[in-house]
Amino acid sequence: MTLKISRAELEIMQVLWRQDAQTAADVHRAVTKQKDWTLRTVKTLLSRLVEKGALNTETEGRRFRYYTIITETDYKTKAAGQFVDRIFSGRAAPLVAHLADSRGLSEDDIAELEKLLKGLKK
Amino acid sequence: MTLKISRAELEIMQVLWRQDAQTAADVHRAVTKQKDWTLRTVKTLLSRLVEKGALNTETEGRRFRYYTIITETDYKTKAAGQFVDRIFSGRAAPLVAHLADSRGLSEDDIAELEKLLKGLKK
DNA sequence: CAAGTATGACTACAAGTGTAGTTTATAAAT
DNA sequence: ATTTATAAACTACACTTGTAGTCATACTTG
Repeated sequence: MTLKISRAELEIMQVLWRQDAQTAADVHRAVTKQKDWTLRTVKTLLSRLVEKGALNTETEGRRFRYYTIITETDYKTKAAGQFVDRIFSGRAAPLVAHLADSRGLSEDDIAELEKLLKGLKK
Repeated sequence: MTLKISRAELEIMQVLWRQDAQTAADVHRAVTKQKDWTLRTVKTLLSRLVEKGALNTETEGRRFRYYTIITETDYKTKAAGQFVDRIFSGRAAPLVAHLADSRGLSEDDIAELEKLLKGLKK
């Protein structure tokens, strides 16, 4: 089941991962900080995500609250895997090397990566 | 200029990055190792890449040789940047962490990342 | 209660994508 | 020279995506 979430849809998911169980109007309010979408557009995206099985609805009066079905972690893990497979032959290091080269790594990133690597070497 | 290369098109680009200046038939031969596409499909993708400015043609008799315009490095750099921005708020470490968690990192990856980090800390 | 407003359902529509088929011109082969 | 194979050009077509609009209906407020 490779449920594909489009770029626009992902913006919506990110809002709901930050705070689950919002109404369409809530999501719209949150997302307009990033994207200049009408409520209509947001509703369309929400519906598509429900169709795709990424979201669930619960009726509250005559409106919906939207609940995430796929988790952020699951999504990110899958997306990261597919991306490195597609572009970097499944290798993490060249990906990081490109990032480091083109834009550098933050102090935080470096520290975090070091800790991570330390943890991996038994 | 954000020239978007689709998944299918990327397969074609990868063939030409490995070996530039091939004919449509060459590319088809190479790509069928991965994808079960007809020559027609490959030609369509090649034409679209030319339209998009990712490839150039040079006439050789009555056929074309295709040349890459955008380089593999440029493409990968941009793709990596966009991906981490879109999914990981621009941070490399969480991306690597997800990969490490879900599928582990190869010995090579670990070694390479360590070297890379060492190089980054002045 | 009538009028305005907010909601979900349904519809729209162009651009991009995956995956070819058809046509036309030409080179090769008999 | 006529047939045949091949290359590029043009056409096709359903599905996805971005970005809404319209409709029917129920809710709210004067």
